[in-house]
Amino acid sequence: MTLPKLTKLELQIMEVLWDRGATSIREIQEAFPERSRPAYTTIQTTVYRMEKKKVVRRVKKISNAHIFEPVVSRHAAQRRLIDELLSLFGGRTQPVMAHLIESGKLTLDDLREAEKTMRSLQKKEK
Amino acid sequence: MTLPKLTKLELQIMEVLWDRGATSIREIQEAFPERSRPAYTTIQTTVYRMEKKKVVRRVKKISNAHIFEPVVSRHAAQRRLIDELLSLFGGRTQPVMAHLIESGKLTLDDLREAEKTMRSLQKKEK
DNA sequence: GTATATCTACTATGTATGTAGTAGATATGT
DNA sequence: ACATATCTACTACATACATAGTAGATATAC
Repeated sequence: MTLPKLTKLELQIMEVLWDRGATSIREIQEAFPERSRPAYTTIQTTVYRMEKKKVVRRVKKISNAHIFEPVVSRHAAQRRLIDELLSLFGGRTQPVMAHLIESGKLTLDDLREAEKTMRSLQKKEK
Repeated sequence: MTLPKLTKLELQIMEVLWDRGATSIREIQEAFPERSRPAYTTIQTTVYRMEKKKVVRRVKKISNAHIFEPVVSRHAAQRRLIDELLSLFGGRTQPVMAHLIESGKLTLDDLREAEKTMRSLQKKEK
């Protein structure tokens, strides 16, 4: 697989890595809100698994701690999420749009913005 | 939880139930494309688990076979998927839209349609 | 250089899921 | 009624994941 599936926790860890670049386990752990902060070794175990999946890698060592960085870009990972969702909807965007609207999160401005994006993209593709 | 999370296989089973209404295990199983059709007992086990989660229920018995029907609507389940996705994007629709466009699945017509839907919805909400 | 803190590497455990087999109950065909 | 087909209920097992503890290595403070 080009891009292995990422779980919720793995995505949260990736967010920290994407935001800060090369990071230690400790820093990742402390980036979690105190209320819902997993144990140090929980993060450690998960990062190790992500390493095996090749979505992160060790880049160096500072003192006795390994420093990790993302191998997969945020863009690629998000794209994967969207493709996953679309496949659940049979590849049809229409129902997705309908639900987005219904959720109240999608505004008219978002639509205008989307239209603009689409037009500029179409030009490039010519 | 109001609506438990549904896995890929569970969603595929729900699709059959949503399309056909009350259905037997056998019928669900045979609705899967031959190429990727799980064993009868695989479907059975999964439906039993869905029963425990209360997303399906037994409605009657035909001959010696139980007949199941969905408890959760397609609409509610799809809405759940969207909410789940949005939460992964921090509730922001903009990046979702960007990826939809990039995927090439979202057309200008979809956007126009979305706009229309949104307008009629806004009127109703007044 | 010894105590203390931190980190790594490994192990363990519980739950969810996909997978499917088996024994016994139930129906059907003739 | 008897053979055959089908279904149920139960059991089993591997994998993935979230969770975290422990022993021993490595650094830091003084």
